[in-house]
Amino acid sequence: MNKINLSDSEWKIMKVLWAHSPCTLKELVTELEGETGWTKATVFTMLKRLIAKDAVTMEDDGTHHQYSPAISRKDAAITETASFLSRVYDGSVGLMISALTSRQSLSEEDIAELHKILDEAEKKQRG
Amino acid sequence: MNKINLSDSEWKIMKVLWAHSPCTLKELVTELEGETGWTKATVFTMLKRLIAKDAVTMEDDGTHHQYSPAISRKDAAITETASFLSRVYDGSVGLMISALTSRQSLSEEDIAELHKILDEAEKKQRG
DNA sequence: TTCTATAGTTGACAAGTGTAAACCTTGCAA
DNA sequence: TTGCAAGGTTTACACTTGTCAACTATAGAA
Repeated sequence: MNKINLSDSEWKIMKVLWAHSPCTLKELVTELEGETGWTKATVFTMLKRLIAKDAVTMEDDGTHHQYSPAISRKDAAITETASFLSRVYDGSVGLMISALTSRQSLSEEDIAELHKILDEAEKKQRG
Repeated sequence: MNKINLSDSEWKIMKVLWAHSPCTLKELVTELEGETGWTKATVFTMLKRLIAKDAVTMEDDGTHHQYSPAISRKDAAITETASFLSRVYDGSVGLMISALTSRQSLSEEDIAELHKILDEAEKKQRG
């Protein structure tokens, strides 16, 4: 359970990797081109930093290097969520949802979906 | 609707200010001493940066400067929440709650509370 | 009046983040 | 065989964030 912290840009790289890995530098660059416009140098720097953080692994199979995530998206998300909740809402999910609803940031569909998710969770927790 | 971004440490300062303002440098330092151990120089630097971001105002009433928040906690929280959700969960609250429940990060009480909050929101939304 | 404790301020530095120009390699087209 | 395009790497820089030692100003104690 290593608490790896990802920056904004690093999340973008990781998302690509989680969606499709292993991945070469080239593929990463192509994938991110539209959204970010990053050059290969930029992406490469990110990758180096992610490797240094143990968030990504690289295997050198001859000519082309292949990059893969070394942590699961869920783990990363949970870590990030915990730190976000404690920073902004003193750790309370309730406060966060209240803030969202009080700003009408949730549609009726969103609310229905959340109810369902919670019901599922309850069922699982009981059974 | 200015999208002001607060860092981790800046949130700590703002929280004190939101809880009790206006506030002098001295009061801030005293308040934060336990949690952070920051010296007055550190707190002062933060304040300067927060003023530069238009998140805090200072009034110079003679001898002692008084600091007050220039943005509401709710606004700041909403901004932060939006950027967090889009970074980590592609903007979906549902995904976030799913992640939490799938990790048993929510107790039965938490879940009950969330249901209640959502019900309230629905009621209000319907009129 | 002089000195000192207390409040306030400056300047600085190290680490982290975002970004890329320019350099190096090398397989392959000519 | 050679030169180059495509991929890979180095180096570097500017900005943000976290942190403070040390300096200045000042209101009262002596």
